[in-house]
Order: sequence, then structure tokens, then C-alpha cells
Amino acid sequence: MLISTKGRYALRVLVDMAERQAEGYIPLKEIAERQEISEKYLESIVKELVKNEVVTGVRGKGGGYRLRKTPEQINVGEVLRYMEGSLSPVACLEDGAAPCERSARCRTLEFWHGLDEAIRSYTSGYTLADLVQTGQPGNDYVI
Amino acid sequence: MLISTKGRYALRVLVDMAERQAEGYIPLKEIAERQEISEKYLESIVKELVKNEVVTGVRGKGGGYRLRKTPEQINVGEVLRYMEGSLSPVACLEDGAAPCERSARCRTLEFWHGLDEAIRSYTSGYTLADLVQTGQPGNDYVI
DNA sequence: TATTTTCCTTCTGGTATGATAGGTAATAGA
DNA sequence: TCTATTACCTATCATACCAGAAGGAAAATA
Repeated sequence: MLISTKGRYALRVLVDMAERQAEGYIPLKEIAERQEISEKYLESIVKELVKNEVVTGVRGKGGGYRLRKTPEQINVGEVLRYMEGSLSPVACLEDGAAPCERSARCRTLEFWHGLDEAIRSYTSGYTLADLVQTGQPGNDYVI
Repeated sequence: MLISTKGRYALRVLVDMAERQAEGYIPLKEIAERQEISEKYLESIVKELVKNEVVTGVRGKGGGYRLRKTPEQINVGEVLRYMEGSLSPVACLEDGAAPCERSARCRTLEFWHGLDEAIRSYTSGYTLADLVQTGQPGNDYVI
């Protein structure tokens, strides 16, 4: 499993926010109800989105969360990487992974690199706007 | 992490066997030493390969394991699916997963389907022969 | 001041991962 | 027939991650 509920829920939350951009700040409680996800669990997810400057939160009455950029500026691959830490298919390609001392003679490394690149180029071909509008990528990425 | 050590080690074991096809049956102990992987752990991995008819084992002196098909006939994606159970990036696309009752209005489903397909088409574009020879895919798959 | 909301820290039950341990069954060769 | 070798089988274990739940503190509004 490449993507856990963290990544999946994060996208659903962002789509929800994008569809209600005009309404200003939206309480997490509302999003949790609409998306049928535990509000407490969503807290930990949104926290990560705040930390990475994808959304902003405002406390108190009338507060809530809203997108910090336009949906067109929010890249899906980037968001998933925030949530999952990494989208690398294997441990040896993860950021900050100790370089494998077998890599020079590893016959599978190139295969993994290719898979990593396939995932990277697919996911970074989508923005939040693509998800909201049609569910189709808006750029020229072709599978 | 899409691929655990099970899938990674399985490929290394298979490449090792492919490179020594002419030598007949190869004891797991040798493979474990060459690949620097715990023999006991490899047992559980090879067991799965036997179960899925990728390799055959013969007991006793002079015994060991060998490929059951030619490297050209062994598909990398298939092997990884045996080892990992599934290569689906998200739980909702896994084989036998309960169909999500939100799927009709899910704005992210198509994105996940595309990612699933990207992974599937990349991994199934490689055979064991490709890993052994050059580390490059032998078919016309283009990223 | 009361209410609403984010924000922060801690805890928990379940499951998967990456092994290790110890044995049984089959086979070949001396 | 005995012994060494090898695959095969079952059980156990430490650790980490997943998916939340709980309880409160801080800020903002009315």
C-alpha cells in the first residue's frame, strides 16, 4: 500500500475546501461530517497541511480552515508526499535513505528507479483543480 | 512503501537463480550468502515462489531451487503481486476490497485508478530476463 | 463571559514487517 | 545403513506504523 488514509483523506479534505472556497473559513467539524471521517483523526491530517502551508487555520467563532493557494497551484503529488513522507516504492530510494552499498551491482535498481519516476510523474501531473473539476489531469501527461 | 523486503528480496533471489540456471539446483544457503540476506527469512520468501510455481525445490544433498520457467516468461509485476498480495496504491482498489459506497461521487477515484494503471503497466513491462541482462525493459513500454 | 474553533500532547488497540528458533521429511553419497 | 545435506513446516517475537480516541489549552467572536 503506497498511500494510507492520511493521503487519501487529505485529498478529500482539500477537494471539499476547494468546492467551498467562496464560503471563507470552514470548520473542520463540517468537513468531517460531510466526508464521514472522524474529526479527531482529521485534526492530525489538517495539522500536516497547515505545517506545509497548503491550508490556513483560524481559531475561534467563525474560524476554520481554507486553502492557502488556488486549486491550480496545489499539486497532488506534493500533497501526498507531505502526508506519506515519501512516495518511493522501495525503502532504498527514500529521501535520506542510506545509499545501498550493493547499488553498483544491483540488477534491480534501475527497475525501481523507473517505477519511482512513473509514480512521480503521474502524481505530479495532477493539481487539486483537476480533481475538483473533472477528475482528469489538466496537463499533457499521457499514461 | 509499495514494496516491502519480500518483493525486493524475491527479485534478487530470482535474478541470482537466473544467472546460475546452468548449474542446476542451487541451495538457498548459497543464495543467502551471496545476497547477504538471512537464510531463514529467505525461506519464507521462496516458499511463496514455490507456491506460485515460479521456482521448484528439491530436497536432500544436491538439491536446492531452480527457476520453473525461462527468465523471459517470468513477469516482474506478477512476481511482485505474489509477494505483496497487491500492488494497488490504495486500499479501495485492492482485489476483493468492498466497493466504496462513495465511489459514485468520489472526486479522487479516477486519479487512483490512473495511478494503479501506471504502476501496473510499468511493472508488467519487465520480465526477469530484462533485469538480468541490462536492467532495461525489453518491450516497448515508454514512460 | 460563554461559545466556538484551532491547536497541542498523550495514549491505545490492532496489524504488518522482518525476522529468529526449532524441528521434520526427503535425498544423495559414503 | 548411516550421515550429511537440503527443503519444508510451525511458532514466536520485537518493533513500528496505522487509525483513531481523549482531554485539554489558547485564541477569537459575540
